Amino acid sequence: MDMTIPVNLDSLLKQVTGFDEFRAGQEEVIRSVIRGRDTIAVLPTGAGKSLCYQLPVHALGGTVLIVSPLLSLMEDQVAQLKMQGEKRVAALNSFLAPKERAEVLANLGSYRFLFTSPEMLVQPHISKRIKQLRIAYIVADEAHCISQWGFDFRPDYLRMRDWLGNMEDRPPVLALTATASEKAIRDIADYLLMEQPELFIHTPDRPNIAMELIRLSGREEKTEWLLDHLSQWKGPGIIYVQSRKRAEELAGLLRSRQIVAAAFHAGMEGEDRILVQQQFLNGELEWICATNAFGMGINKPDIRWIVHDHLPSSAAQYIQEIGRSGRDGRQSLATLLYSEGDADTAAFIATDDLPEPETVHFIGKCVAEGMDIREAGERAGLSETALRVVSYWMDRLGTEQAAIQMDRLADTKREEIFSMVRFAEGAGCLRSRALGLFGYSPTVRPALCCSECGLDSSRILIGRTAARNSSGLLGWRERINSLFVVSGEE
DNA sequence: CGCATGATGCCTACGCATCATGCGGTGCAGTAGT
Repeated sequence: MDMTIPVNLDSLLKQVTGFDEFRAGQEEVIRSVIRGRDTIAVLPTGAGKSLCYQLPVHALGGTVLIVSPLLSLMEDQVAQLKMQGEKRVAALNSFLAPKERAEVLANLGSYRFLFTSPEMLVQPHISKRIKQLRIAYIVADEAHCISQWGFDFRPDYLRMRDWLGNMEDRPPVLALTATASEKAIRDIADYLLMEQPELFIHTPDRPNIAMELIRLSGREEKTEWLLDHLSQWKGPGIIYVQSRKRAEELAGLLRSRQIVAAAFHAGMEGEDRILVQQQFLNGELEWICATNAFGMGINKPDIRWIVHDHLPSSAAQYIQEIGRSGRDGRQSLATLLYSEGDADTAAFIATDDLPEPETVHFIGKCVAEGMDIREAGERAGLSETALRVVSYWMDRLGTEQAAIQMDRLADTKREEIFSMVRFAEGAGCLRSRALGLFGYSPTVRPALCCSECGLDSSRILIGRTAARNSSGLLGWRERINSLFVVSGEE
């Protein structure tokens, strides 16, 4: 296509996808990318984010490099593109057998879409090969991961900054996410080395999600509340919990009440995770009891209810999780079960794996004496993750500053949790205060707003009795499903 | 840190109090060993 002629996006859209019209928010993002601008697009999941990175390359030529946080997400997107008839697509990651990987590397230049992880990307031998490509633009998919994971969990997200900085002719970068917190936007622009990015940010307000805060005394009362309310009212929904064990416990209790539920957490086998996710998407599973491992890339339009059994570790996390309900625009509910002391557990888990400043000094000393950093990390009793994080900050800032940085990161985490405590313990409209944590205000005041505004959630929820037959028992289909879910086999 | 669970002490049977121990999220990559 001749680049001097303004691109006719409508005909391009028709030609590539067969669609006649863009969905709201897509076209402006696509135009910005084609103009060569660094672009940050905050669009709700389900708004068609993938088209935003898929279309411009057809006008520009070359390869799109898509950096994605999860292997499962890459696989999904590769499959989706292939289904659309795109042959020039590949994912470069550890999921590949050595043979397949060699093949992808040998044919790098032939792909129109190349997916990879930040960890793979920054490896020198891979990086060298990728930088030889004619890259039309780089996409950071689920870009809030930079902010959410980069600092203390997956530092290779932050290494992308230097990776981009070392490029001779850096292509434009497109960041896609559904999280609009100021910190996330700032981190994205900073670590993706963006120059005066075009921002397309949609409000995180979701008027069709009513909000509810229930104050309870502790774990036991929460369990009672859940069993009581979930036997009365229907999902489908997600219960977010603090630990893997709690996820299993609640799923078991619900199943014992003939409610079709399953756990989901990172301790499960990959196959089981896929099965549970698939059953939930297919409507064969009413409740998922999950740690924060569940959600990214899940696009189920009819999730009606999100319950938090624990205190989310940040406002961004909370908004993201409740935002998974009601994508179809229909009335949904988000319930936060809060008890005093939740914050202590949350703070412990969030900061537990971060090394103490003294540990950083110890490692610095060992390394200065010629010890291998892995050995030093082991002696200090650090987890692999913690060592990776420390080593990133030591490389970047030196031992002294890295030690200070550990304290700073822990403080940031505690502050984020404390903002959630203020949210849970404060008074006044929940919607206004939740959005306020992001610097937004409600767009409208919905009739069914929140428990502080007099919400009666029984006006939203659908009674379970409707799903029962005349004898008051569950239908045969639900009973059979509940048996299969327990065994986890198909 | 805070909670749940298990072990111990009591003193001779039972159940309660006290103490000790364990446990607690998110994923990539690459390697070892089945």
